[in-house]
Amino acid sequence: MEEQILIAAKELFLQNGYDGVSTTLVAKKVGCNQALVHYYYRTKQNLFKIVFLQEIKRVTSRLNDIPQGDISFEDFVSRIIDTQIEFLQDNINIPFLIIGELRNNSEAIELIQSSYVEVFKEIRGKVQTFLDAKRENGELGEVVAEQLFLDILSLNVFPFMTQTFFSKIWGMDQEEQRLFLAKRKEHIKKVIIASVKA
Amino acid sequence: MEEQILIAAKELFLQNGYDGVSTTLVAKKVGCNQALVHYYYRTKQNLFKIVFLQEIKRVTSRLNDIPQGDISFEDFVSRIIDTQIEFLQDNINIPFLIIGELRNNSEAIELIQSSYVEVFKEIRGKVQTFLDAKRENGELGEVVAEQLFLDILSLNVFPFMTQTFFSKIWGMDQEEQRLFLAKRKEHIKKVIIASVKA
DNA sequence: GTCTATAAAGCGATAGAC
DNA sequence: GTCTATCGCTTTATAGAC
Repeated sequence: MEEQILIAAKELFLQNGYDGVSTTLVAKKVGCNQALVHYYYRTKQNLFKIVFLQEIKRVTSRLNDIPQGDISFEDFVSRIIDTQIEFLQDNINIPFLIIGELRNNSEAIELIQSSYVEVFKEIRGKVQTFLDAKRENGELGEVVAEQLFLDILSLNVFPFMTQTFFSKIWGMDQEEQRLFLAKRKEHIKKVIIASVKA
Repeated sequence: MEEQILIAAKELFLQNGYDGVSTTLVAKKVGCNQALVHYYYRTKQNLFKIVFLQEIKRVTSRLNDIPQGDISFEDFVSRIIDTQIEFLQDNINIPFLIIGELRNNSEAIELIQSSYVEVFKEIRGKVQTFLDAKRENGELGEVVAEQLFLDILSLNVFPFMTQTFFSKIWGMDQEEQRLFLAKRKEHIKKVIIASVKA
């Protein structure tokens, strides 16, 4: 039960955000009574916190999957984008969950910071190391790691979050949408690679 | 009063989303009683709908501000980005409002579609016309209007929504953050312009 | 047009039976 | 460990006084 509650809560919070979920709803989804949710997780806030941190962990560990060693910049970028897109396809609701909390839940930011600053520093460090090496042997000019990281993340995440909207607005059917996103992945790689050569 | 209620509601919905605001809270902010909110706007849903559509209108009319005529691609991109960034600086909460509803409020999408499809078609049309002209006189190769539009929007909006987070994670103070965003604007222009030359 | 009062429902959380 | 029952509070919405 304890775990089933967590699973149900995860699904509901991902779909509807903190304010959009009640402990009653969680209980209903599990098929138990509402008191049990509080028995295992004490408060709604606490339950959310657990779900939130677990999801953040999944995100950071994936983001931290930065290729290393002596590969071309093209491969470097390509692999990062592939990894992120694959993750997004399976977890489209995670960005909504995180960004939804970034709006007005400053505690959430503190929470991520206290638990995952090191991972983010590690990520930046890996990117920086790679760029430095490429710069030293003259393959690359000056590239700011943070800007590159944000470019990739923006181009990957934002279109995923808005895909339902734009495909509707632009009148794409399911198949056209699939094709557009497939093309988009290659497009993003092209954009990023071109940007560092300028 | 009628208008004061709308103003308060706007502020609150922008800050906290639909689920995070009660009509009681709106009344409290205005300084009237809760019944008055319902007297003027009948239901919370209806009040939200009005706020939402007004904000969407502001967004679309700004997005539709696409430079036309015989200017360089560099100027074209530069002006669009300047316009969007300026808007974002004054309205950082709007993307949260919209994207928050894209998550699970399919009615919101229908609403935008039914009222603003034409504007979005117009936007795409303007971009397309510009690209076609540039292509005909050989200044530009093949550029897909939707991809370009999404690139610009992604690179502009996503970093704004996550700026609090990343500046905290990367340990930037207020001044460093300001500088980073200023540099970022020029960076985005560079990225977009480089991408079409590749 | 603005108020008080209140209905009906839902919420988070706890106590206590089994 | 799981349940019922219940407290105290908030929510949306309406009725009716002024």
